[in-house]
Parts: sequence; structure tokens; C-alpha cells
Amino acid sequence: MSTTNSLTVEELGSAAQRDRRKRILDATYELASDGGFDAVQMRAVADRAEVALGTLYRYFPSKIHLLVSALAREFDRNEAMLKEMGPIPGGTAAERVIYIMKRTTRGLQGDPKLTEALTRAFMFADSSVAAEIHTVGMSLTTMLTHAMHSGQPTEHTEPTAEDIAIARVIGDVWLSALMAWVTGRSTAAETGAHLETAVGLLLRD
Amino acid sequence: MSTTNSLTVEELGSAAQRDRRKRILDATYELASDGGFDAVQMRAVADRAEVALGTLYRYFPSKIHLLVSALAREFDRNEAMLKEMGPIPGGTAAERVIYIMKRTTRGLQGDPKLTEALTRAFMFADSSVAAEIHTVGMSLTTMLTHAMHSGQPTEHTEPTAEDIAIARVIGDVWLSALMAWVTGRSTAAETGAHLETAVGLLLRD
DNA sequence: GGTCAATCTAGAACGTGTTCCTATGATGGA
DNA sequence: TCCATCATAGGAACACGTTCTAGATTGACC
Repeated sequence: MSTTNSLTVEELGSAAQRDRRKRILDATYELASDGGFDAVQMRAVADRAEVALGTLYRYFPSKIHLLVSALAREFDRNEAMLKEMGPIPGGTAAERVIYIMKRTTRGLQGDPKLTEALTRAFMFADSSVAAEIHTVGMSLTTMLTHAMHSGQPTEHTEPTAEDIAIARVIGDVWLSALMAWVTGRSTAAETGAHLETAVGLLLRD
Repeated sequence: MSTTNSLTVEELGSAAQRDRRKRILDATYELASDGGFDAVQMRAVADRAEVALGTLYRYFPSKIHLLVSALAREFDRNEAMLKEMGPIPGGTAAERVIYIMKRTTRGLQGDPKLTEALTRAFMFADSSVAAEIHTVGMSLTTMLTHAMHSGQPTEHTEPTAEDIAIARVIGDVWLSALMAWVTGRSTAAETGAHLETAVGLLLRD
């Protein structure tokens, strides 16, 4: 269980295992991006990743785990990108938060099928996926509190309890709005407007 | 398509059809209450309701429709109960809203499996269930705006756009919190606390 | 009562997530 | 080098949502 590697933080395991894991997540990503939740069929993922079905299940114990893990990877990448971006534009916390949300939302809406697949999985997850879900939640909260203080004197202080509470509420609204959009119950414009209203209500400086 | 009936507003159809519909929803309710989402198996529902599988699908085109319809019926009943209850206790809008939310949440948490089944279905619904979802959403929004104004001079005026926006945000938070609770990712206490915080942030009179 | 259309029953059949089994490698220790 | 262990491939098998088919039943209208 350890030969010449342990380079990345990603996951433990041999290079071959890390490679399989990556191939599986890539295949998931492609299928989801192509045809959404329904197109991510376990046999299809296994085929495309060139692993056996049993191996796929050994790496990810369910379709939901698989998709939520893919989502977590996306969030990680998104977070890394944001870090490189420097200070977030906007004169008030509300403006900066809205900027970030719109940016992220636009990214998601640019790949609707993928977003549908990931959001669905997120919503359907049970406690066995709690760890992955928590990762995503923390990622989102961090992103939001960061936006609130970005470029401010308070930038490098810990977010207050109220900051975190507000971030969580915004996260909830965002998830609901995304859900409504993904399921075709509201348009992209409505989603954006609702989000903006919510941020306005919560962050009246 | 009309002999001696058309008594209730419930649904169109003969008495036998209304009866079947009720038996199906009752069976759904019982199975959900017993074993949650997974226990609501279409064959089991059909058996318990004493209808054929094909008939079940004729009444409800999918498991999700079935569960969301059951949820809508519960919300109707809840709304009727609230109407009979008279003015909602609490000196501020926030207090009244929290009162209502806690009351409803407590009701749901008293039957965790049922709540799990209904919430899951709600989250998994796509646009083909939009109508039912919209019903539930309106029901919730109405309940909340009503609570905000209950016993106030403004009681019988239309809720403002801001009222509705706030109600929607609270609804979003509630759904997320319920989701987290249902999937075992947070406790009942945490759910309540988060909700209370959110209401406090949104309704600082 | 007789007829027709709609509805219902019973159950087979199909698709996809999940589990399980066996044979075949890969790996690491003696 | 040889052995013990464990991961993988390949694919059958199973569970449950959904669809489909064939025949019985019902109810409206003559």
C-alpha cells in the first residue's frame, strides 16, 4: 500500500489507482456534460474509463458518490481559480458576493447538463455521502465569506459568526435556485434575480 | 364522465376513481411513514391500495409524482389546520414566523421516515412535476406571509414584494435545512437553530 | 338486455443501479 | 524465486421503476 508515490494530496493509493480514479471522474464528467444525470450510467462510465464495473464500485460505492465526488473536484478547481484572481470587484459586500455568485452560476449554466447531473446528485445524497457534501458546503461558505471581505481591511481576519450564518443562508438560496433552474422550473434570469434579491436582503450594509 | 357526484374539489372523476386515488395516496403515506423513500415501492403501493400496477401508473405517472402529490395533500391539510387556529402567537413578525416554522418542522420531525420520503421526492422532481411543486411552494409562501402579518393591522392587505421575497428565502433555507436533517447530515436542533438564525437575519423589524 | 369504449387486473418484460462470482493478473514478503 | 494476498476484468444475477400486452369488468347509452 505504498511504493514510490504519495505525491498529491488527492487520494492515497498507487499511481495506477490515482490514474484509474482520474479516468473514472473524467468519464463521469464527460457523460454528465453530454447527457446529464440519466446519461451517467454506471456501465457507460466503466466502459469509457476502461475499468470493470466492479472496479468502478470499488472506487465509488454508488452513482451518487461518484457524481458528488465529481462535483467536489469541480469546486476545488473553482476555488483554486478564484484564489489566483486577486481581489474581487465590488464596493460593498453585497456587490462582491453577487459578483462571485453570478460568475459561478454563469459557469454552471454554461454546461447545463453537467450542472443538472451534479445538482441532482447533490440533492439526492444521503448520510453516506455526508463527508463529500460537507466538503462542498465548506467550499461554498468559504468562497462567500471571502467575497464579503475581499479587498477590505478585514480581509485577513476570521469571518464572524454572522458572516458564516449569512453565507450559509445564501448558499441555501443558491442551491434552491439552482435546483429550480436545473429542473426547468425557473429560468436563468429568474434564478439570478432571486439570488440578487436574497443577497440584498441579507447584506444591507 | 359525470353521474351523481362532483362533490369535492379534490379531483374530477367518478366516486370509484376518487376512492382509488385516495387509497393510493393513503397506501403511499403508510409505506412512506413506515420505511421512507425506499419503502415506497410501486408494486407495494399498488398491492396495498388494491389496484393493479398499471392503474397506479395511470393515476400517477411516476413515483415522484406520487410522493409529491402526497406531500401536496399534507400541505393542504396543514394549511387548513392553521386557518382554524386563529391568530399566530408572537409579538414580532420574526417570532410569528419562527413559531410557525417550528410547529411545522416539529410535525415533520415527528414522522421522520415520511418526511424523508416526501423531501427526497420534492428534491428529485423535474419539470414534469412543476405544477405540484408550485402548489407546495405557494402554500409555503402563503403560510409565511400570513404569519408575518397575523394579528397586525396589515393582516388583510396584500403582502408586499419584499414580504414575498423574504418568504421565499425562508422557504429555501427551510428546504435546505430539512434536506440536511432528512439525510442525516444535521440534527433536529441544528436545523431549528439555523432556521431561527436565518429568520432573525431576514426579519430584523 | 346489448353494445361499445373506457378502465381495470394480472403479470410479463425491459432498463439501469447494484451485488456477486470466478478467473486472471499484480504486489510484496519469505 | 515462490507464495499469499489483494485488485481487476468480465459478466451473470438481482431489485425496482417503468412499460407493455391480453383479457376481464364497468358504465353509459340505445
